[in-house]
Amino acid sequence: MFALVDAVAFYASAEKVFDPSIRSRPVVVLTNNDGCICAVSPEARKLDIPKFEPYFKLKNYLNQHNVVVRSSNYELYADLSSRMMNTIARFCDNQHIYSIDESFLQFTGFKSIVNDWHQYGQDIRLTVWRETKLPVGVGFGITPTLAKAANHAAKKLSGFNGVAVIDDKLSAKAILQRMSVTDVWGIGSRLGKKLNLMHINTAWDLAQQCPKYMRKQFSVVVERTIEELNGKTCLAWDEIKQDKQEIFSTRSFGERVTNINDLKAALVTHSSIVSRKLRQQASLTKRLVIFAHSSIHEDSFYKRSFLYDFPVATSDSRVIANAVSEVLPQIFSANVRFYKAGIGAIDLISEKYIQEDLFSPCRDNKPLMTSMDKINKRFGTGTVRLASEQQSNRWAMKRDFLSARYTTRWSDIPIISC
DNA sequence: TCTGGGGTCCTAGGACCC
DNA sequence: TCTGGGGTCCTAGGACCC
Repeated sequence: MFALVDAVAFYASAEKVFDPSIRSRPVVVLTNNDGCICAVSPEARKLDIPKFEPYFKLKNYLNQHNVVVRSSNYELYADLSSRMMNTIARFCDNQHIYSIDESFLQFTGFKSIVNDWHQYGQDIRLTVWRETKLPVGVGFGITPTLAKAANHAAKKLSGFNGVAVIDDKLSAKAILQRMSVTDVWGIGSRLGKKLNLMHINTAWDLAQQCPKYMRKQFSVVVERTIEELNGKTCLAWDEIKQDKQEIFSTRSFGERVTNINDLKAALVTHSSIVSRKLRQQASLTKRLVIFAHSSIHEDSFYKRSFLYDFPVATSDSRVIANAVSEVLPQIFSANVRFYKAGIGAIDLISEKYIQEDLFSPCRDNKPLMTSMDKINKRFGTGTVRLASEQQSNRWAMKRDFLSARYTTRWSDIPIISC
């Protein structure tokens, strides 16, 4: 049995934790640079506020309806997320944190202990609420995709009260028939349109299709989804937990960048983020993509992207930063208002299988990088960093509606007065 | 008279998720 | 005044090789 536990409109709910005055009000949270709306509280959803629309287009509407608007407060969300995940972890010995607000649980050997999954789900919900003041939904299913579907039902369909269970064909049918095909994990709006043309409208319709045929028509992803909806596990646990095949760090700038040093500072910062993520999953990269571009909404769209191959695969921040510096002059162009830049590590291998180069000297930098990671983990990201990552506020993101870092800054700790 | 394979790598773009 | 997120994986199609 699998379970998926995730928060209701996580960012919006996180904003409410330390600000009870907005708990019953509609709240939306914006992406980086206050660009788009990325989280919509249930009260705001009732006002038909769509996700991922540009903020400036809805500004008036939000004002009219007295909606609370917040910038993304990642420091707060990351901390609340780890508290929430710790609480959830007590309910299962096998947890996989899938995203900032979602975790999969796999239950093996629980049958003798848990005889009522509905009750167990309610226990999880109540405990998480009591300890973190975050509302979560819990879906149980015999495959990860069915757990996802149950989770959708728990939160969006009437009559479930936050917990849904799919443990046989009957319960699967009851829920899948009430779900649109695009509510299925892995089926988005584009595929949805094509499927509708084939008269596949509900999740249950999709489950009735021949997996092999659908693979030919669409892709292996659709095939696996159909198998999963029928109770056949394709996304094995170790596959869900699998290492990433590529790792990116990209960001659009708070203000357009026109200076080569600002662009460099940004790209080197991205290289540090990517290197750290590589080390976290014990991977090395053989190849890097480095890119920067102007706004796609501008008439003369400028984009440069370069591949960089390393003779020996690496996860060393300095080696990756050097690659960035080397390519930078080819990417930069005067008179371009850069809007976004980033790097990606592609072609990853495990640290275990490093292939060394016969002709280049091998330096073991691991101890240095390990110490750096440890220091930054203990004293905060950026405590030790590369000199070329100089703090340049010019490209930092815009966050006009930022709430306090209630749990990660001494100065922001909430004060309760009687 | 007319015809013509199979593999690998690269890139851009599509599609999905939150 | 002007404004439009970030991350990952998959696939089609082109270029090239023998």
